[in-house]
Amino acid sequence: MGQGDVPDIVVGRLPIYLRALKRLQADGHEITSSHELSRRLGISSAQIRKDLSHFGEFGKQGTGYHISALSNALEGILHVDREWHVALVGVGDLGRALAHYGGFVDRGFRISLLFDSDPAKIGQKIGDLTIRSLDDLAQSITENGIKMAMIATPAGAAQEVANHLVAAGVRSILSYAPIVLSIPDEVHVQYIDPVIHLQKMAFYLD
Amino acid sequence: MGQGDVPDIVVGRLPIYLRALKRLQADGHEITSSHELSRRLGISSAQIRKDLSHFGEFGKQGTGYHISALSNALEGILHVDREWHVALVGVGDLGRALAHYGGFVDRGFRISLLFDSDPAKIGQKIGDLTIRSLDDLAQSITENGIKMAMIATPAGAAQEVANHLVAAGVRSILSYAPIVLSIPDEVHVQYIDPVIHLQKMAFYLD
DNA sequence: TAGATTGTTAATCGATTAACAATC
DNA sequence: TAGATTGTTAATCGATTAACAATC
Repeated sequence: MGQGDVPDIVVGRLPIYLRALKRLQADGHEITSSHELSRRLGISSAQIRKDLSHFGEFGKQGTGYHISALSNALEGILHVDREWHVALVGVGDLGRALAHYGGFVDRGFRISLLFDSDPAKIGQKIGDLTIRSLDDLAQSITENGIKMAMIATPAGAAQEVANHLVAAGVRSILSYAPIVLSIPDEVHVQYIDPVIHLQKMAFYLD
Repeated sequence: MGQGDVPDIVVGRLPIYLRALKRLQADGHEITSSHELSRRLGISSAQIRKDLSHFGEFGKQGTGYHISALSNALEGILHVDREWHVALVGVGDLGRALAHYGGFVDRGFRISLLFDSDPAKIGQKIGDLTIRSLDDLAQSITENGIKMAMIATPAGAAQEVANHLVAAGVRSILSYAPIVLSIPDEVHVQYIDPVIHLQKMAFYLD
């Protein structure tokens, strides 16, 4: 039930389960089963049950799972039953798209700080938020107690930005820069690079 | 050396190796080793050697790997020693960012068709490309022999778009919509949903 | 030669699946 | 009750790692 004994790969599937449950709920379902989830997600029902069993017993024999109860439980386990404030560094095309994206808030996250190195952008507003200088990064992040950040800078700037983020107390980084970052072990990093996905699929083509 | 006998998880690491090699090359290196790659990528040297051994022998005992030779070999294995034309469906903020992104071309991909359902957008240009109606999707994709597509539509439209893409002959889809798509087994799908990554990392926070 | 590193084998480790008693 | 589905165990499957002979 703790964190240390749950395999990372299991943790990685929990958000997938949560997303599916939210969707079922939005579609008006109240009850589901490991078999129904299996069909929808392409993950075996045994695996779904085993994954959940790391955290407790959420179902009822013969019936399945009450969607809202399981959904709430997963939100608690994932710590997304609150709102995490997230800093976004790099307000180019991608950063702008992320800043405008409406899909963060109802899933536990809110972008609340924007940074860019371009003097022409500093001071500009996107929605409620003003783009700040990288010089203010450490102070703003510390003051706001921010623990999560997204990097949407060019690859060449990403490592230095990551260093500053970590120094300022950020403990989780989602990076869109196509490089592997050097980061202390206790800081979590995840990467999004669409080309990696395209190249993987190209292997199977032709 | 074929495709059927190589584990999917191994294929998934090849683009990571390729990206690291390109970077080493850009930094002026000519030779590397499984140990150096291991240090940079956080993947064990034994695993790197084992992964590569599925496809041939690329190194030299005592020396390591000639970067450009291994890089070329991986490009061939991944089929990115050519340019894949990719269709992009959904030209909102994210689609626009993808259309402007310069990082596709030198890694084997070119967005060459844009589609959107919004009549106000149809006919607009982004760079060289004109945004087309979804009504033209089947014909354009078939005519251009396009095999890969990216979906950057709202979640509600993604499944129907995917159906049309598959019907038109697309065999690999990279979807940014936060839903699992129902797709025939022979079509490859990959997903990018930043919230999934953030939620996974939130588990370890607090 | 001495040192380094590969490719590969065998051992270990961990994840997935099948099966089923419990029970709603 | 009969049917369905859970949670869990044990078996299977697959991936990672350690170790080393080969050799540059």
